[in-house]
Amino acid sequence: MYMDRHQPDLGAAAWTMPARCAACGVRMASLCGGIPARALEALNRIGRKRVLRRGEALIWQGDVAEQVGILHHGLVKLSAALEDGREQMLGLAFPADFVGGIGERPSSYGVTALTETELCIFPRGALPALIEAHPEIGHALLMRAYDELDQLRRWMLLLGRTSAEERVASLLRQFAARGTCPPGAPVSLPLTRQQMAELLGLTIETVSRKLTAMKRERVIALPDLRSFVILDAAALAMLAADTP
Amino acid sequence: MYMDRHQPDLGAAAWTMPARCAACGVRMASLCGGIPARALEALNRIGRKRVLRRGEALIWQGDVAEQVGILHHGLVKLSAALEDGREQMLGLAFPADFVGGIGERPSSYGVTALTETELCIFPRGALPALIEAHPEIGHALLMRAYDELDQLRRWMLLLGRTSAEERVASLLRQFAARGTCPPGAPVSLPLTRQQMAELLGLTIETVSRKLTAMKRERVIALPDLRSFVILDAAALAMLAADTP
DNA sequence: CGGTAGGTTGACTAGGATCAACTTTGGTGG
DNA sequence: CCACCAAAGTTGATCCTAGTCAACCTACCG
Repeated sequence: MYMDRHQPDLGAAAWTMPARCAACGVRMASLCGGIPARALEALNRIGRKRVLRRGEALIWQGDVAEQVGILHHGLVKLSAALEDGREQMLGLAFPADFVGGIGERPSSYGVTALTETELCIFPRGALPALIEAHPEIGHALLMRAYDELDQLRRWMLLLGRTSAEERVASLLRQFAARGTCPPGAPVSLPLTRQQMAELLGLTIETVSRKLTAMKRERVIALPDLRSFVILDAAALAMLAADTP
Repeated sequence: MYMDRHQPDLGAAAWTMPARCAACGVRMASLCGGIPARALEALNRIGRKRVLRRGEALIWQGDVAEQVGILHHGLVKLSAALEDGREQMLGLAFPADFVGGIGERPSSYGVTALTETELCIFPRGALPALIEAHPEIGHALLMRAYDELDQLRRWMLLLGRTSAEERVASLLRQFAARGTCPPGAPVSLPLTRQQMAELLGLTIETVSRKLTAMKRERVIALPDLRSFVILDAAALAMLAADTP
């Protein structure tokens, strides 16, 4: 998938894009897309590829993360748990997303692969110097951090003030909006019922019941466990109470 | 409170700290504390003081914010509402906190003063150039953004997975931790019951009932409506289920 | 004094959790 | 190919927490 990072750059000039970055499918959508070649090269120098198996963690809640990463393939969850085991998913990271923080504090959440996942990882400790040398990287991180704040705030409104039905409808709409698919086509649902429940602050039974109810009302169809079809987009939007 | 910004700087040398910044009570705790004098001066040049009356908004949900600010005195809330009026507070900003984003997107939340509030405001549009000229400002914003992400994630766990009692106990503990007060002393409670409910994703009645229950159990005392005393810190910690 | 905003308390309700049984799906090895 | 098994999902009955609705209290202000 990647070319060997030790392969000599064609031409070795200061501004040549690293070969594996040139081959990277998510480069333009990620952090790496908005930075000049110099900065990209610096990033490439300290980054390496890593594969996480399903269920494997990149960052543990309570530990000081030593790695940050940019997702290539797969899906990871950010989640926090209470000591008695109750767990709340805090968000998902999709390809091109950046995961991890900069500070030295123990992470208040864990990062775990939900599917086989491939990412570019970087040692967290190298970031401050990197940002100082290449302010564009800092700027790109800042923009992403504000985007993430925005998403989290929207999700808090959902968790604090909406009904189970609104939450489920809202989640389906978000998945539908993410994959740019023709209306009426099946949308892939990369989460199990349990994972949807964790994300929505509900139980698995409630998620299942609400999905069944929407199916019964002909708002959606459930061709199999890992996809759904929107039959009545207007009704779904109504159920979601305008939480996009 | 501030000196007139048009007053000539004593000496006008490039590195003199602006007079009103020297007099600023929250400078060291805020964004402005971690940046070199050059950057501080640049900030000072575009900033001005603003007072918000109780209930007055700095940023409206749905509008593109034209101002960002650093709090001096007072208390503001960040909150988002659904179209039917349900409202969820997303956080509070205390003196020294930075409010506002950088992007041009319409704000997904509003910023409103809960008390008479004084802040330094800056035109949002000036930030990108400012950050480019003074990367330290960008870095300081980045650190603050990650701190805020952390806070929000902790709050999401609260909203998604904890009981009303745990939420109320957790809030009281946070207020107690904020003001460095001797144990046993009354802690100021700057929110009305309604505002606590908005913040905790509960109703005013539930908040009132839980407070009364804790008072009945001699965990706290409620000398008046705007303060409380922790009588049994261990019991309160227990009730908060280790959500600090 | 009366009015109002904020707060408390009680009775009742409903939405979602819990507990339990059962079904479907998908993978593995004989 | 099928039998078997574990994991995931569904459905039903019941319970309980927090929401709703309503009455009432209290402090403060003109």
